[in-house]
Amino acid sequence: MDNKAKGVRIPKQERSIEKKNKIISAGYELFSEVGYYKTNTAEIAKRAGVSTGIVYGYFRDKKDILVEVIDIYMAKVLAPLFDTFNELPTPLDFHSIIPRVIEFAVDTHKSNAEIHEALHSMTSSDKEVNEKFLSLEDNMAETIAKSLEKAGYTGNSLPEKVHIAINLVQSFAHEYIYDKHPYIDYDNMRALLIDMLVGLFTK
Amino acid sequence: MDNKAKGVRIPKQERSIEKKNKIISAGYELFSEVGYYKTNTAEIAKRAGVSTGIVYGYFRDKKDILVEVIDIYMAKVLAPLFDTFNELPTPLDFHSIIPRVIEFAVDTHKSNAEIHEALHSMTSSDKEVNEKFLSLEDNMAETIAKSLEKAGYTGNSLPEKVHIAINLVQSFAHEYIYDKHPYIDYDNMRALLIDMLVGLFTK
Amino acid sequence: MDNKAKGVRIPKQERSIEKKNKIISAGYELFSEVGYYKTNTAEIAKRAGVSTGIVYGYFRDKKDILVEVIDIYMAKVLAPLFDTFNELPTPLDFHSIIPRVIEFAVDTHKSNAEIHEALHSMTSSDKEVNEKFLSLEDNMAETIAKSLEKAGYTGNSLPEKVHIAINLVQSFAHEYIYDKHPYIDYDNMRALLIDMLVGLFTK
Amino acid sequence: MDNKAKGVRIPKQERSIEKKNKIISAGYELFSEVGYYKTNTAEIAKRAGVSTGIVYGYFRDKKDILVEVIDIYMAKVLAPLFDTFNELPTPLDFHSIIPRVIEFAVDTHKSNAEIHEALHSMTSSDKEVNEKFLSLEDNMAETIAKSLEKAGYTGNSLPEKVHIAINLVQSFAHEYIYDKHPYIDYDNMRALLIDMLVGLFTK
DNA sequence: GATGAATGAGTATTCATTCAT
DNA sequence: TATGAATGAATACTCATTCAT
Repeated sequence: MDNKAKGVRIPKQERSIEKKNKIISAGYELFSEVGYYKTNTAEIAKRAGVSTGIVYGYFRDKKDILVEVIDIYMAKVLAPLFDTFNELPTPLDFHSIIPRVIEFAVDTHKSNAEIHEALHSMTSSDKEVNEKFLSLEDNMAETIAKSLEKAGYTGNSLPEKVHIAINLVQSFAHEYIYDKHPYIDYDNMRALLIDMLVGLFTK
Repeated sequence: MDNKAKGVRIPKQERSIEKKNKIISAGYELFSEVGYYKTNTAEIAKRAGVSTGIVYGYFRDKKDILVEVIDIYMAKVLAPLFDTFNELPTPLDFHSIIPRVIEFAVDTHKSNAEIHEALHSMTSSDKEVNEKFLSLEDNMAETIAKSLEKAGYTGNSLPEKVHIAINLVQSFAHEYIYDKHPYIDYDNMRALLIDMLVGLFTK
Repeated sequence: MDNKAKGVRIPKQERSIEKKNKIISAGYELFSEVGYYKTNTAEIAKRAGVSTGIVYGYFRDKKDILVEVIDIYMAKVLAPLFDTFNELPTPLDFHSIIPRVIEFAVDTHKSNAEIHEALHSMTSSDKEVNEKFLSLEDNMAETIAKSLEKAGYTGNSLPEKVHIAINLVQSFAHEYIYDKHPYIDYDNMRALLIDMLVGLFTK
Repeated sequence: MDNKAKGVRIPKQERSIEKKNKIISAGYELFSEVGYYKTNTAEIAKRAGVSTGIVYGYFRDKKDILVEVIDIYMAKVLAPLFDTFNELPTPLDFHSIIPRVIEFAVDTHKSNAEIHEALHSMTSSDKEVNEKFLSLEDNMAETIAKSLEKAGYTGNSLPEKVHIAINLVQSFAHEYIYDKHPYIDYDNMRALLIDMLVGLFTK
């Protein structure tokens, strides 16, 4: 956190923290709704109910708001993931775990789809954003791998398997939420998915 | 093609078509390199070797260039896909098909990663772009499904399987190309992937 | 002239040159009237009768306008100086030359006092401006020294004498124009000045 | 002192006076270093070790700080001048006085060049500053003239001579300090200057 | 068709000044 | 008195789009 070095106010009092959070929320909403480039700082300030000037009291620049929005997003995604994987029942029963995880992924995706898309789209044009997303992936993968091990998983190639699983589940959640392919039977697809994942981890 | 209705010239003469293509190419390059929002039309014109004004002779607006760039991109991706799946050897041998397809996907991704990212990132903020990408997916899925059927595939849930397969292969290609997770052994991952896909289609 | 390198339009056509000159004139006037910092680019554009955008077609930034205004100013000051010193009558008669030069300096100062002050005031905060002013001084001193030598002046310490003379004459012109010290008899002051300068060059 | 009328506190207590002086000092330093326009009030407050708000407890506005900085500057310049001219030895010996005065002027300039430039540059854009500078000149001229008279100087045109002398000496000090003209021999220049001034006052 | 000069609305950011505490 | 968070008008600069030639 090198904001200090760049003269950005670090709010100590509650009032200030509240205000900073309002700005982040406003950014969160607007980036979700119309994207980063189509959101302007005046709009953020207005929706946050603050003046344009004070935005620069809390953030170095517009991108700095984005970065903090991503942090919030990451926390929102990771927290329930930690919860879900915190205490896996032993012995590991993938037949019961995997459907639950898929359900969880769909829920998470449902409530974060817009901001996810908006933020993820910055990945290609901004290094810092890209790195944050990478670390999110790493974080998720590591969390999952560790809890599986803790719960007694002994198979090999765990990191690779976890990555594949994450990709599969996320792709499914995405397709499921948007439901854009009328010829797809998503229940059927979910069943196939479960089979594959169970196979991946138990074979 | 509703360009006509909106007063955009439809170039008939070769010289004109050439010029239009130059603009699309310039857009293609620049969108790949720095993204849509950071590319300005003057730059596109300059790189295309035309005047800024004439750009609006061929395109309704900046986004219209993007749309045509996507068309080119889609053609570039679909053409080799058609080739690959055109004449599958019968009887179907997924053990030989799948590795080839993965190789093909990685190659395609390698040469199109940048533009893919740039274009895909527009998906969240633009309806038209989003639809194009959806139709690309549909197109790919349909092509693959049809050739499998033509080659005698009789399993059920084909559309779902194909979608899952596409997602998996693309995710792999993406991770493989960018190689951002040092703890991943990609050869290992590919082996797992092949197993899963073979299982998916033969089980 | 590295404008080219930085993408600033170099107007070739008369219409364009005219427009560029209008912008410079507007800058000249406004800088004279209210100073550089209190002049904004929109005002310059408005007074020049052009759009704000096109200003940046001809100038890299606001300071670039200032630089070109200084060039104009320098030309305005130097041209009549060259005329005055071009063909000094021989033998040198400082008794006739010096009063003429003082008269000339007062006239020049009269028509350029405002812009001179405005530009000179930038000297302390901007390196480029400072250098331009230095080169103006050098240019004036050299011009005068050379014409004196050409006209047969043989005294020593010519550069030093010329510098002293320039300072004295400019100080006088400045005080004379502004006439801020009521207890000063400027005619008397001029007479003293002439004596000193004649003494300086003939003693 | 019309500050009272405009609601600016007149600090009575020592603590307050100290604080006000700190602000002036900070302004002095910053105006010297980067100029008036490039200094912002937050910076002044920070360097003075006070809050931004209290600055407006002691000063009407930013310009008011400038005005008080000028007062300090004037005092700094005038005090040693008074000392120097306070008790001129009689009979007046310009051959000894003038070199001393030049030395004094150079020293003064050396330690005040930056702030002098910064403040003087405001002269053209601000009436109040301009008047302060004028009164400084008047004050200097009057001080010098009076002490010369007190020391028995009986020549005529004293105000004019003093003004010319001040201009000459200041111009020299300035050129000497900045040493920007490589072709100038400043010792030589000083010798010429001394001759001129001795001539001016003794002829 | 083609040029590139011109437009002007739009944007991020700064900063003198105010005000609640 | 004092704080420093808050204000919001002001400003330099950009860029998609238009238009005279």
